[in-house]
Amino acid sequence: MRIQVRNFNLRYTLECGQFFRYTPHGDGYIVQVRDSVLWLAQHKDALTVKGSSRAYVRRLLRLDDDIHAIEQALSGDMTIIRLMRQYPGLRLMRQDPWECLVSYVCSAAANIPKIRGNIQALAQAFGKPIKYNGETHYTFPPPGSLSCAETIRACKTGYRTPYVCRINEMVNDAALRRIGKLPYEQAVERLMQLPGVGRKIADCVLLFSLDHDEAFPIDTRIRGIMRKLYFRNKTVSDSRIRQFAEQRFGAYAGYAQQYLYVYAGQR
DNA sequence: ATCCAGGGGGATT
DNA sequence: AATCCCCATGGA
Repeated sequence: MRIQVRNFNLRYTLECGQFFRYTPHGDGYIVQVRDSVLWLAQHKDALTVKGSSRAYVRRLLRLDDDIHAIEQALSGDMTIIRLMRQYPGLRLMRQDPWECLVSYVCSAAANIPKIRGNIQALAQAFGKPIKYNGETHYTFPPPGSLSCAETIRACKTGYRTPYVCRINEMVNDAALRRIGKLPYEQAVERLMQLPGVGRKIADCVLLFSLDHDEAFPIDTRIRGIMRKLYFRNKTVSDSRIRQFAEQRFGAYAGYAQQYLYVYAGQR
C-alpha cells in the first residue's frame, strides 16, 4: 500500500530520538507499536506500507500536521527556521501513550541503546509473540500486565523497576487518554504524580503521544544547546529555559525542541 | 536549595 | 580489570 506524502522524511522522523522500536530492514524499517508490526519505506514522496492501514500510518506519523502552519508559528526564530530547512520532513510522531510512558520511565538517566534494550526485553518477557514475514516479534504488554518485579528487573531496568511496577497498577489506556485531554499544565501535574515521572518525562509523554505540542522536554542535550544559542553559555535554570521556550516558540515549542535535539546531537 | 544514590553501559586508565 | 563518567528522579 502506498501513501503520497509531502514535507515528510521517514528517516529523520524515526531516528531523531523520539521513538525506540524501529529497525532498519531492507530499504525501509520494521516499526513496532503496541500490538502492531509494520514495515515502512520511503522513496521520494511515496511511503510504502506493509502490515498496516493508511489511516493508522497517517495517525502514527502525523501526516496530516500542517507543516506550513508550524513553520509560520516558529518563523520568529531564524535558528529554528534554518533547522527546519536543514532537516526537512522531520515530524513528531503520535506514539501509543502507555508504551511511550513506560519507555520514557525507563529512559531516566539512560541512553537510547539501553532504552531500546529495555523495551525489547519487556516485550519479549511480557508481550505476545507475533509472526511478521516469518520473523517472531513481540507486542508491547498492555497496562496491568507488568506486575512481576523480578521479571521486569531482569530486563535491566534497574532502580526504575518499582516505578514501572507501580505505574502499571496506577494507570490504564483510558486514564492516559483523559490526562492527555487536560490543559497542558494540568496534564503535566497529573503525570508527575506517577512515580519515576518528573517534568522531563511528563513532557516527553505529552509531546510524543498525547498531542501536546507546547511541551518542551529539557534534558542535558537541550539544556546545553539552549544555553549556547540563547543564553550566551550562561548557567540558567530549567524553569528559565522553559519560560523562554514558551514565549519564543509558543504552541509548537515541542517541534522546536525536536529540531534543536537533532541539531545538538550531531556535533 | 544542594547533594547524592541508583543501574547499566561506554570510555578511559 | 579497575575506575570514571553520564543521566532523570526522588529523597535526604
